[in-house]
Amino acid sequence: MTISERKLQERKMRKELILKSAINVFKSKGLDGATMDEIAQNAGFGKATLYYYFKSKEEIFNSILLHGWNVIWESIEDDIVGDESPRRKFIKIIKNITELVNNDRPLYEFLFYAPQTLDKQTGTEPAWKEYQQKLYNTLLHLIQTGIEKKQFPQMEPRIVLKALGGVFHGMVFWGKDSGDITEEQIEEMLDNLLGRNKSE
Amino acid sequence: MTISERKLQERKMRKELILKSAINVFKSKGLDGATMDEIAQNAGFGKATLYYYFKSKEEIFNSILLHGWNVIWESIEDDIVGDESPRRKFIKIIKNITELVNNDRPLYEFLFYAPQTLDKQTGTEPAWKEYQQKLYNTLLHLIQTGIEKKQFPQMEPRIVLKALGGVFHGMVFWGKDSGDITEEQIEEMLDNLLGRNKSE
DNA sequence: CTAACTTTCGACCAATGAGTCGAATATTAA
DNA sequence: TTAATATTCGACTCATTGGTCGAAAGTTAG
Repeated sequence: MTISERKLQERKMRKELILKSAINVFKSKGLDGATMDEIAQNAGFGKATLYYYFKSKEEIFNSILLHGWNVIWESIEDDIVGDESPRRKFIKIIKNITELVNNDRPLYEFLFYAPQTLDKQTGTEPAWKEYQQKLYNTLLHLIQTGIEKKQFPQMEPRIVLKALGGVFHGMVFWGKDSGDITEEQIEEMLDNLLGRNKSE
Repeated sequence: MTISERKLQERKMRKELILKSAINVFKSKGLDGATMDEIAQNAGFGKATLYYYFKSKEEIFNSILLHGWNVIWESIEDDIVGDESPRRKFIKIIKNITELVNNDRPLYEFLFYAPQTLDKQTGTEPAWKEYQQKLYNTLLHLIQTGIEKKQFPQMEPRIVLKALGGVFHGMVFWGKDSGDITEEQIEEMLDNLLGRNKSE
């Protein structure tokens, strides 16, 4: 029993190794540009072995994104309930995501960068889009109510989100990788950008 | 003489037709995903004919980007001299670009979207990057001095630019395509987002 | 009308790369 | 030790696609 458990564990680790290698290759070459051979080599396997663990290149790709967005979503979920002000909730969410990102940069750099890269319609929408969309809608809604309460600039919510997205991206990925960003820093950043009409 | 001139004109038009078709295909499929056959078909030619007008797929791609960024750069150049305030200059630039975009949406949607899509290192940097970079640096510098004069939020210039880029993108491409945006609207938008510390 | 030139494209070539297969090699259980 | 099971991969197939070629069709000038 213990044996088969270790086996499972090892198998899982090998899958993760492949995924990790794939992220690197995808990041520099894109979905199309990446070759299974390269991913395999990167992971120290032969190409055929990848197909022992994954059904296709697309499955690898989708696994990565699904996992990433899913983790984010779950770390967020708790923040959106409760009766704090939208602005405060927003800050908590940013904080959470920042922590995640600092925990696995390659993954999230890829994650926040990849969506734009994609367009091929594979008929069925990949599962990860659902999470991505949920996150987007949540943030949008938060900002919307935040705007009503004058806690965000009086503009189209989508535009505010886009702007804040840009700020977030810059902060996290250009930050002096000195580790996590504190809530205070995020608060300060928002104050700077949005004016000092803090949480009510 | 007049004849050969018309010939030239026609040839030019055919090239532009191909370019236009290519934009559409590239936009939905990306550089890798797009096939020469599809571009050709889209333009009403056979694939081989494309090679009569262009040396390679990459040349088509680069032609598009070079032209786009170049046009933007030239429309901008005049705005950056003079002694107006950075904020005012910035507004004029945005205004100019907005007009261009409304004149040829497919091109600029592609243009503002494509850079992220690319990473293959083809050894030599494509010529269009120079213009893109020049534009970026110009805006960055503008914002930098604007920040010093307290006309922009007191943050990392790159981050401010990124945020404003997001706003711009949203405004232009989500705008109720009711045509051009006025300088007043841009001014108002900036006021909203940046606070009412207008041009000095 | 004809010779020169321009434009177009069907058919082809060669490279690439996703995905398969079966045989080999480990590993485990008994 | 051995039979079953899990893992790995070399060698292959096969479809796609960038790019080429040469022949045909269209144009133009004289």
